[in-house]
Amino acid sequence: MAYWLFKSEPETWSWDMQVKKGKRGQEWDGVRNYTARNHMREMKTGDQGFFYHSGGERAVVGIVEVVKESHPDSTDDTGKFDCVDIAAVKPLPKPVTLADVKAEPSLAEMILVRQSRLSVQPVTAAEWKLVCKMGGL
DNA sequence: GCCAACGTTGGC
DNA sequence: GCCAACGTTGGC
Repeated sequence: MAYWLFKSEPETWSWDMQVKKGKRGQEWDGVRNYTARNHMREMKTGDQGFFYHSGGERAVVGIVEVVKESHPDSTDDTGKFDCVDIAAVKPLPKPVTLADVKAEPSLAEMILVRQSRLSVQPVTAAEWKLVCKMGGL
């Protein structure tokens, strides 16, 4: 099983909105970046991901799960972009902020830190475990 | 609100 | 196919 990180501006699509979609989930649509798209193409049903709020909040706030593998993005009329469906699993008892991640030396290689603009990114098993622990899971 | 990073577009 | 111009994202 692989781990990922999904980033969103809460004003556009927030964790609360994701939770309201329930177990059937929602298309992670609107991504118009090839690297992010390629990551989504690699995802398998059951893969886990972090849900990160960018903008003012800058924190990992919850855990999501891939419920539908890569398919054409219904909001893209060029046919170039695909997306997966994800569903909220559970919130982090204690959100892990970007500052927390940056303060942790063993998370210095996280793409979140090194390439802040990439909206869909892979997370290593070690990073996953540590961020979960920091978040109170 | 500013600016750096970086991805995309379009002219050549 | 290269590269300059431009637009967008996201941290500060």
